[in-house]
Formats: sequence, C-alpha cells, structure tokens
Amino acid sequence: MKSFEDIETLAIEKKGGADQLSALMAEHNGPKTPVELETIGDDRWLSMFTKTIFQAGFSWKVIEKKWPGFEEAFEGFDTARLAFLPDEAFEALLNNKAIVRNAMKIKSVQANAIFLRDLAEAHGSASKFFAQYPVEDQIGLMDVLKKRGSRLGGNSGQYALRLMGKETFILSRDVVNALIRENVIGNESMSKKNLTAIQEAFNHWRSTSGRSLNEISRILAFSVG
DNA sequence: ATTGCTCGGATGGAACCGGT
DNA sequence: ACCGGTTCCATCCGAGCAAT
Repeated sequence: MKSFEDIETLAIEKKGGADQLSALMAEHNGPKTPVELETIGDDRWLSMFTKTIFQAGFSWKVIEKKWPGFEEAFEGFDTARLAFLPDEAFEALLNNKAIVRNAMKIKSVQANAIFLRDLAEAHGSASKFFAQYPVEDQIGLMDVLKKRGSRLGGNSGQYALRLMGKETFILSRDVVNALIRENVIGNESMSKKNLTAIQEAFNHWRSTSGRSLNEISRILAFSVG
C-alpha cells in the first residue's frame, strides 16, 4: 500500500502547493475528544441528524437558511418529546412553511428521537455512546446508524458524525475514487468486503501518519480533484 | 443433467422537498 | 433546472435446493 505521504504529495500537487493545502485543511475544526463529545446534549445529535437528512439531495443553502425555523418547529429537538408525536402534531409539521415539508424526512425525526432514547437508556446518553464508540471501527458505527436509525445509512450519517465532532472519514465520491485509485477497493459498491478494506486502509494510514480520520479523508478527496 | 422454484442481494429508475 | 442523497419499488440475477 502506498504511504500516506505519497498521497499527501499528490494532494499538494492538485491544490497548487503545500500552503494551499494547509489553508484548505485549516478551514475545518478537528475532531473533539471523547470527553468533549460526551457533554453534548442528545437534542443536539437529533438536530444535526435532522439537518443532514434534510440537506441530502437538496440545496444545502435552503436548509441552512430555514434552520431557525426547524429548531422552533421541532421544539429544540427534545428527544423525549419528539419520541411521541401525535398525528395532529405531524399534520401541523406537514403544513408548517417554516420547514421543508417532506413527509418522509419529517417522519425520520420521530424515528431518530426513539433511536437516540434507546441509546441513552442503554449507555447513559446517546452522546456517551457516540463518544465512546471505537474510532477503529467506524464501519460498525455506520452499521448501527443504518440499521437502527432512519435515513442515516449513507453519507448523511457520516456528515452528522463529523459535524458533531466525532473523528470520521466520509465516503464522498472523491474519497471513494481515491480509494479505487489506491487499489483499496475495486469498485464503488459499499459491499461488506469493500467496507472492511476501507476501514483497514484508514486504520493503517492513521497509525502510520499520525493524522486523524478527518484529515486523511479530506486529503484523499483533495488528491482527486 | 435438467428444470422449476424460492429467496436474498444486486441494480436501476423515479420521486422528493424550496429557493435561486 | 439544479442540488455533499436516500428510499421505495420493480426487476433481474444467481445460488441453493428438490423433484424429475
């Protein structure tokens, strides 16, 4: 397997110099520590899940601009309250112009409130669960989001984890193309075999380069385009 | 060996929300 | 029309099995 330094060199070439790459890398905050992650309220996880779900396949700007309306319509994303959503409350949301009225996505909020409450019951808080989940097994965490959460199985779940401060790679189109170029995987399918190979590659690069998954993931993307 | 059957997984296409 | 995408549904494909 190619050393991560060689991939970084590729990214520097693509971005026109080490300074340019550094500037791009500095645009984002690094991951939080598990201790920091644990202190986040579970309502914030539901808020971020909802945001990335609504942004999926849609103009991110629209969601960003309407976000205060979402916070108000969903009552601050209180998981206890949203886990029990009466029919009339759902109907009201469907007619609330302060949010984007996509019925399936609105439904995901209740499903994910229940999901987070289940995690909290089992682990003290959902935040604790996410904070303590081993970084070396992100595909395991992605599997939990896919199987037990609603609409969190793809990139939306990964974006949400990263935005909350969990150390995360994101399998965007660029990253997947980089992984194919490096012969980590042979095609773009998210088969079990490919996911295992992806995790192993990230773990290898992480331990040999000393960089976070966030950095490795972004540098891979920058090495493509 | 061939056929017919089921089942799970892969694959493809369409629908979906609103502001610019 | 476009958009850092997911899901639903329809369909197809191949493996596995049992009966001829």
